[in-house]
Amino acid sequence: MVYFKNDGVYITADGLFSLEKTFLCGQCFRFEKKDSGFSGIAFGRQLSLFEKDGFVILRGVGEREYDEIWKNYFDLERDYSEVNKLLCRDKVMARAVGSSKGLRVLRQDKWETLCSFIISQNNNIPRIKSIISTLCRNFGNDIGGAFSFPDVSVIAGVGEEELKVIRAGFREKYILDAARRINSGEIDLDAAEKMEYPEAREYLTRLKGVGGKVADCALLFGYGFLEAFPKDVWIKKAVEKYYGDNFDESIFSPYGGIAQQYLYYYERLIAKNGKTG
DNA sequence: ACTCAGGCTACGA
DNA sequence: TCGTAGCCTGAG
Repeated sequence: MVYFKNDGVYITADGLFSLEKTFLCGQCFRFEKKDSGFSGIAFGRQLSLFEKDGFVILRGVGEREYDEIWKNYFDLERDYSEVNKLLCRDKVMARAVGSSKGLRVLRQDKWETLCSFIISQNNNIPRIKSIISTLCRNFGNDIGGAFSFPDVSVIAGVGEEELKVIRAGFREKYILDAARRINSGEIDLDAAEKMEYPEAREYLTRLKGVGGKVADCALLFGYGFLEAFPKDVWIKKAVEKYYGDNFDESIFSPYGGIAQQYLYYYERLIAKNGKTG
């Protein structure tokens, strides 16, 4: 349930909305943990949120902003208890769900997601965050103490030398190529939304620096294609470990992408805590 | 100094 | 078509 109060939006979590799990599973790069919760920027807005008494509270957010942005961003109309029920039919996944329950796959801005995951290739999370932060500071709009993610049209107009300030190395030419071709209309990010998943994947990989993995991340975290199953090194190792060589993610259909996130979060947790699977 | 990090392109066989 | 070197950079 959702309640609109003077000081913000109150969402009943029911164990199916954890800020920690949602923001720290590698799907987004612009939210930071604060003393009381999390704070970050999406769709040109700053958001502070925290958990209290079984609610997730979006501080200072009104009904209109919730409906226009955050409801969709957190995919709050999706019933995760149904998703989890289906995924738990698989024994390995049942364990992963046990650790990852409350993680929600976000629906972020398409361009921001694509650009962020171009930056992510052969890179680690702290550095990805640092590059994106510099990108926003230099080319985004000042929205009152914070910076929005720069618009495609802005990046399309940036020169190669000028972009070096973000220190993304060989990825910079990919970013520029993508921005220019998207800005010109040659590649239409919104059009991909109406395609079937395999077609959309092929479409995005026409961009330089966008292979299957980056396309899957963009489609999962920016489009809501929940069948996209990005295979990074962690997932490859985990899949090998639990399922062996002949794994087919279609066993999780139509929620392969959510399963991927659960598995990823679960493996990282094990790595952090030094437990064995 | 050297490896590694949540891939991709370009090139060779 | 398949395999892999090289790529920018910064942290450990």
